Amino acid sequence: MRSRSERRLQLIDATIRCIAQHGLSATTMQLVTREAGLSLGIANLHFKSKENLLAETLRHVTREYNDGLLAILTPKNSTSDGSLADTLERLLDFQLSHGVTQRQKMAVWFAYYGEASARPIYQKICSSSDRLSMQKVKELFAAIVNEGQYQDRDPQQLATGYLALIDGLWLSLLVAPRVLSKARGKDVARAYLQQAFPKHLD
Amino acid sequence: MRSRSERRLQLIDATIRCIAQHGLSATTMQLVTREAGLSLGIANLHFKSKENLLAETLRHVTREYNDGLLAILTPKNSTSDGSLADTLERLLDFQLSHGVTQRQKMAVWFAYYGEASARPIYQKICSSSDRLSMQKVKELFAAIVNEGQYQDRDPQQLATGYLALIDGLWLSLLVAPRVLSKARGKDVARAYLQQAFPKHLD
DNA sequence: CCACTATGAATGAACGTTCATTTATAGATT
DNA sequence: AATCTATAAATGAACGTTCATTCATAGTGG
Repeated sequence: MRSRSERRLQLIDATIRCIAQHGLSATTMQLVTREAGLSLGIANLHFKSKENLLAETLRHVTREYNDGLLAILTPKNSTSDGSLADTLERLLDFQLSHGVTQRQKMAVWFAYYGEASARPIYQKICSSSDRLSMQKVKELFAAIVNEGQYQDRDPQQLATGYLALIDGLWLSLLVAPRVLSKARGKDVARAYLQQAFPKHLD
Repeated sequence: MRSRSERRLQLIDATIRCIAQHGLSATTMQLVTREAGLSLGIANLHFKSKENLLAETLRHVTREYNDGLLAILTPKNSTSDGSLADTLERLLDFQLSHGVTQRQKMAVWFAYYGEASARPIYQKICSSSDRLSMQKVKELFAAIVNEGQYQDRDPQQLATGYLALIDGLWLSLLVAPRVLSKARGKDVARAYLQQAFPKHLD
């Protein structure tokens, strides 16, 4: 017997693996609980319904990503030397890191995005996460534009483009990993940032 | 009584509307056939199974997009003045046109992408379509790089970035249309192309 | 009259959910 | 320490529902 939070995490992890392997529409309670090595009824004990388990799984993945992003983009972080150029480099590294771009996570992410337009709860979680990324990246870009005295650059537009580029690269990595490697994906994103902020990226 | 091809198209259109409205996982044969104004058994007559109907629907949407793309990117097209700058402009217009960016189409597109990693048939159709876009856009970019004598520009990398950017913009338009309008999305894509090929875009 | 198209009730498999029952843990009592 | 009691965790068979698919029947065009 384990604590409530342990079991919840165990079930969420199993859900992630099931979605990545079988897809969202083929993910059943039986698959999830078997994958977790538990009995069928346990999921409804800890989460009240399948719908709730799926929503919590999306929240978990989203929170994990947002936490990583905030650790980099929150000004008072102490792991970097604090320069904007360094923060930019770390942002790029993070978004194309092994942890973020592993198949399991990306498969889950896009499975929910695919259903988001029909399910308000997914839409809310996804768009709320997007808004946070947008806000934080825009702030970073604005600071960089200011520091570098770059002319004719709109931080909001650059952030929109950068985040869309990252999303698109993730999609390519997921659907056609043989066509686009993670390393080349990173090169592409880096090229975008270099064009935008040449003084801040070597 | 209608011909086979008419009924097939009628059912595919209904499937598209159902996926856009209810999501892929909540799209049932009953919903589709009712949406088409037909009886339940009819779909299994014209398509042999639900799985097949869904695959054909994806093929339909994909073919429609590819045809539009090829009409622009096949050299011998007669509707443009034939200049590379004009072709580039038309490509941008097409990819962010009303027809391509309508909610229904994008919702369908990403619904299948979300399941693609778990369903080989979807993966095959999606990645095959992506490969075509990549090939054609790369050829165009290579010609532009050559014509403009641009230095230090890799057509493949630029095409990868551009197509990823478009994908990401579509995703934003789908999930958060209030945050990103079509017009602003187009501005972002245009800015990318202007940075890459300043001589070919005003 | 034959082949094709269309219908929708019927079928059985699969699903989420429930709940009576069992098992494990912690605190209280002797 | 040993035993008892209370509480929560965990199980999985059973239930009702929903779904894709089938098929007997009816309609239609050549």
